[in-house]
Amino acid sequence: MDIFLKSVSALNDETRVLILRFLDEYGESCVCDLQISLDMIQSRLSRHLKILKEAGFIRVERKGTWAYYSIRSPLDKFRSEALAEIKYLDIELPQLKKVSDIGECKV
Amino acid sequence: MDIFLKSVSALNDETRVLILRFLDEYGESCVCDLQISLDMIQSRLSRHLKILKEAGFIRVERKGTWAYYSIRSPLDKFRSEALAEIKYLDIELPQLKKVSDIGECKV
DNA sequence: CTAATATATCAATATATATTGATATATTAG
DNA sequence: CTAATATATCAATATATATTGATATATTAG
Repeated sequence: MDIFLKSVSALNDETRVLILRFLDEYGESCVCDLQISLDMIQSRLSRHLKILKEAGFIRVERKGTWAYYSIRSPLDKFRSEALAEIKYLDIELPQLKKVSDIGECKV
Repeated sequence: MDIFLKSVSALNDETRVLILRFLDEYGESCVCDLQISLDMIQSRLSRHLKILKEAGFIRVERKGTWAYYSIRSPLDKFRSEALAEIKYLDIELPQLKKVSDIGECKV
């Protein structure tokens, strides 16, 4: 599959759109914070993060046990336009809950 | 479904990407020409055209029995960026075959 | 009006994708 | 090293979408 169709198919899911919006709003987040904030079970979240990463929307940086995801920068025109569209959407954006702050996750 | 997800899901199909590329390259075309040129059975083509229309990518103008489809203009930034990406794709674009010219179709 | 042609829609089926729960892997603390 | 935690992957199943062939609708020619 070419990268364009890969990007499009990555965008074609409400869950992934929500993840992008969340990362765009709150910036770099570790998986366990995303899990809590977005109320997703770990395997589901992990799968969507992988799809978004492979489509070039996000990047991951490992710090010890934790994986921190964030919007890749810079984005090409198509992807940044997509992100701009997502900002306009009337999405119910959950609050950021930081369990990583207190140094534990236990999910 | 909101219009953004609708646009994205419309783009998320190789057949529809091909149709967009074709219309972008050759301009307004009637359904029977698309059928011949793209080698698609009528119901399949019709369904994809409808999806692209409802997603805001193309418009249709009826002239007698025939329906002429073309890229909608102007397109917003996201859609025109998508179209630009599609131009870069290494798609095998079929030749334009005009059966409508000789005033018949018989498909 | 009827016949012919162009296009749209429907219903059944095939195919692709998402979700879940279970398991595997990686890192850190001790 | 082992135990605990974080994250990734797998396999089964559920859900969404695409394709096909059949049928419905619309327009034109006569």
